[in-house]
Amino acid sequence: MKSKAFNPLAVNSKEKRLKSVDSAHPLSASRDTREEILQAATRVFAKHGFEGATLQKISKAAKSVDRMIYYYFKSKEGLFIAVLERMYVQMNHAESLIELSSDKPEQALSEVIEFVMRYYREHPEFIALLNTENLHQGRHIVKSLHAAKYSSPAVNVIKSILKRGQQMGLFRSHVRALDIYLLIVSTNYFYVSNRFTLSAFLGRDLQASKEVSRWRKFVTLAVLSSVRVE
Amino acid sequence: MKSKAFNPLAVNSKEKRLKSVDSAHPLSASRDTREEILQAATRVFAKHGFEGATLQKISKAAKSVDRMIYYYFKSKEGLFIAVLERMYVQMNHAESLIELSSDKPEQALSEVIEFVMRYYREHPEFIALLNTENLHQGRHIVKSLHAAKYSSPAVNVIKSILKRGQQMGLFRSHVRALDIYLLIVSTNYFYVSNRFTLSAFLGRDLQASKEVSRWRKFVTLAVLSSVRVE
Amino acid sequence: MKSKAFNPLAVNSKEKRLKSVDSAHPLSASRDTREEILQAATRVFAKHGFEGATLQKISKAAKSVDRMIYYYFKSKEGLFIAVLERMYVQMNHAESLIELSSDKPEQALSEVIEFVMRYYREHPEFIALLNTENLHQGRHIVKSLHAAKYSSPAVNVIKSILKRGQQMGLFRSHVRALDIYLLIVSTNYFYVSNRFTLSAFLGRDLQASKEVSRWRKFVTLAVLSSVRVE
Amino acid sequence: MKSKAFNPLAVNSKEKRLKSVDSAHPLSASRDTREEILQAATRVFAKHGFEGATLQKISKAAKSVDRMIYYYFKSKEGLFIAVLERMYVQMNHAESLIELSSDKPEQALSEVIEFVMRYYREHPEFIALLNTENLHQGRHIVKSLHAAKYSSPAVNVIKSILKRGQQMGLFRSHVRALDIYLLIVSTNYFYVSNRFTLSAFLGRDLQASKEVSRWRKFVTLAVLSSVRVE
DNA sequence: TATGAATGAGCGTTCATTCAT
DNA sequence: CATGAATGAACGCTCATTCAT
Repeated sequence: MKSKAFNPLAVNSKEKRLKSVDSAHPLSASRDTREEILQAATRVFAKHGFEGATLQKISKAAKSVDRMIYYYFKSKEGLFIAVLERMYVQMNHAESLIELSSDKPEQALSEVIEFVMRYYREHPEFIALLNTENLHQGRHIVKSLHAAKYSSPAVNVIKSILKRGQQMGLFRSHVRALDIYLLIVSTNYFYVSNRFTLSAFLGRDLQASKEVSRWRKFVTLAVLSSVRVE
Repeated sequence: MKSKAFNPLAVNSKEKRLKSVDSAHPLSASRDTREEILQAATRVFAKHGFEGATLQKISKAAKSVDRMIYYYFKSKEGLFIAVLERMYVQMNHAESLIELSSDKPEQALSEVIEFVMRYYREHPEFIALLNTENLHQGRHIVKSLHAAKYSSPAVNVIKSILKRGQQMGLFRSHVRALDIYLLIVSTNYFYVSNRFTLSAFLGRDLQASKEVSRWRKFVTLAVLSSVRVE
Repeated sequence: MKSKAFNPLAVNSKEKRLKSVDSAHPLSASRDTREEILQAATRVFAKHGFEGATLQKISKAAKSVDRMIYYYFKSKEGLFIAVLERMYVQMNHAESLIELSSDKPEQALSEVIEFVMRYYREHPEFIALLNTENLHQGRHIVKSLHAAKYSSPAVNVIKSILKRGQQMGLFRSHVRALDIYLLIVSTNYFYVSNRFTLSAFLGRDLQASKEVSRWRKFVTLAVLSSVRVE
Repeated sequence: MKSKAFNPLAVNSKEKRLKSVDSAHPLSASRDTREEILQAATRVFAKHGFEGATLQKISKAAKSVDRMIYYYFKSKEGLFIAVLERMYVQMNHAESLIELSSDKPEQALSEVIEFVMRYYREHPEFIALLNTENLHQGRHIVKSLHAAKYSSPAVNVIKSILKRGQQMGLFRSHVRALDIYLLIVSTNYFYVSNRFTLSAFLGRDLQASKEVSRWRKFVTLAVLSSVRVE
């Protein structure tokens, strides 16, 4: 896996001045406003949920005004859908950049786990938005015309790792890539998503790097135990 | 493991017990009103989140009026905290009722897994409320005076299972009960919590009993693989 | 007909101070606010139509705030319906006070005509509100629970006049009271309702008392011609 | 009475005629756009009144965009004025086409009545627009540069009928054509304008052809009674 | 000529909350 | 103990209109 500093959300801060150069180009002014609203909305929806986020907070964070949101996104819901779409695109893009130690299946799985955990920890807004969408029973994403595109590349990555491991006699046959994917995702997602209530009840800070590292190792153990030949 | 005298609602103080005497009487509306508000609020907060839930919706669902919420719970936040407390009490109560095949550690673990999955599936509002609380960074539950009480009984259940398994030479030493607990919880929590988006992207209904059963078996495999001696 | 200074709308100006005496009585404070909103709404809806009237204009005119309208009337439409109902009640009340020269049918008809014209001229808001309601295809008044009560007393007044005139051999038989009522109403309603466009196109001020008097005489002629035996 | 060269749309200026040449050409969109906006606006203003009509509704109905309205009519008010002008032009044009049984004054009057009722019933938007304009106290039409042109041809038609009737000894002298015109117009206008509230309160459908026919006959009776020598 | 972008002001409505009795 | 009345602030959204090219 190559870290190659991919951070799909680290777009919003310093490039502003560069953008104003771009905005001499036709369409750029509008695109800038649109993109800035989208980024602000991502943050605000992630922080406050759909109903807790107000158009005022978003437009203020985007240094724009409420009405521009309607101009570009028709409604609050339209904006939220656009945010979700953008979020998936970025997630999939990130997944597509995973580079693996191709000849060592166990290490490759470990790298996938590390990628997932790192991505969730670096993009807690991804988690928050997904939770919000599930609170709403997934009713927004089904309105997206592009939902079909969002099938995770990671599942295929895992599938090929498993195949290689099986060829090498390391992994059991009859292990479904989807199960392994869900195992990796659920353990890491939950760890980030529920960090506040978990920390409160367990009385320890699960976000401390030591704890994170422990959890990653345990998840790696669990995953590898699940795939290894007995 | 068995139920001791348990009243999931006798949380707040001593006047409560007096009230519960009254509430046997058909005309004792006050206690009933409070409880009905609490139940309605659980449903509404779970369905709409904290900001999406309105006092109007809640009081209507409770067949009461907004003003009564203030009478019993001081504020919307006070009500939400009471809902959270009640939710934890009920969850812990349920965990305390787990009955295990005490002499077969592997089967016991499997029963814990089954209990957790069943509980989450039967109480999706538990999941929704926890997600809402995490969205708010756990800021409500820390205001609860009773949070300390909520350490999960299940961790101890698992601890004793592991100990027994180690004594029997079935399980590895150096396995932490908390890790196993989190593994069980995260896999099942995620499966229920993200059921809408998962179903949308995977293109299949993960709530179909066949799929649920598959996932339970896989989780059992993963858990047991993680604890077994190699 | 007795003029006896009946003016159902002349309620709002000077009695205010008297009301504040009444408002020591429970319910009065609320009733005052409600009534004042109703009066203000009558004026504003009449002046601007349904959509042209804004809740701000109304609440300001009532020296109250927008939200009180929702407290008492649920919605803008609810307020409009209440205004319509009040308007009909007042109209019917006024009609019920018509006193006629009972033994002179021709004069009685003439008095009805005079009453109608006077009422419309003194209550142009009656006309404006009816026009607004017809613009909306009568969709508000059908929501009124009291619509049935609003059958005009004037039709019965005319019916008895016609009967008397027929008994006296002055009027033709086979004249329907409803037709005469509509003849009287339409001629006077139109004259007031369309006063602005009529005056513009005819190039004369139809509201000048001389013109009004002319029209009343002509209408009287037309009505009497229509009922007299040939 | 017959149609002279008449172009109800050639109202504004001389460029128009040039345009109308263009508009024979299938690609000449501009003229068509203007006309389509005008027709859409007529419908929308008639249905919703001035404030209830929005530029959005109009431009959508005209399959154009808001901006085009400003291009052709400067403002919402400008558009409304244009609609009113067009409406009057069409009404006058229709009146100018009335053909009468010139030698039978009574029948001629009856034909005028029939024309008026038919026109109102076939053009309820004429009524709605006039009511809207009167709600606004005629303030738009006075801004029209062409208002002067709109004196109704029908008055003159009636004037000549009355003269003929008097010559024939059928009609009284001292009957003003304007009064008869207003009698005809008011009775029919009111009948259409207030059809919704009337039907609601009288509990019968005044637009049923039987009821319409009855009213036309009664109006005819009233008009003829008013002009006949005793 | 024609159009995408932008805008200030205001819309009807609802929010959680408190007053006053 | 309970409730009608009231409230300031904000909500998502739409209005007619203008800018800039």
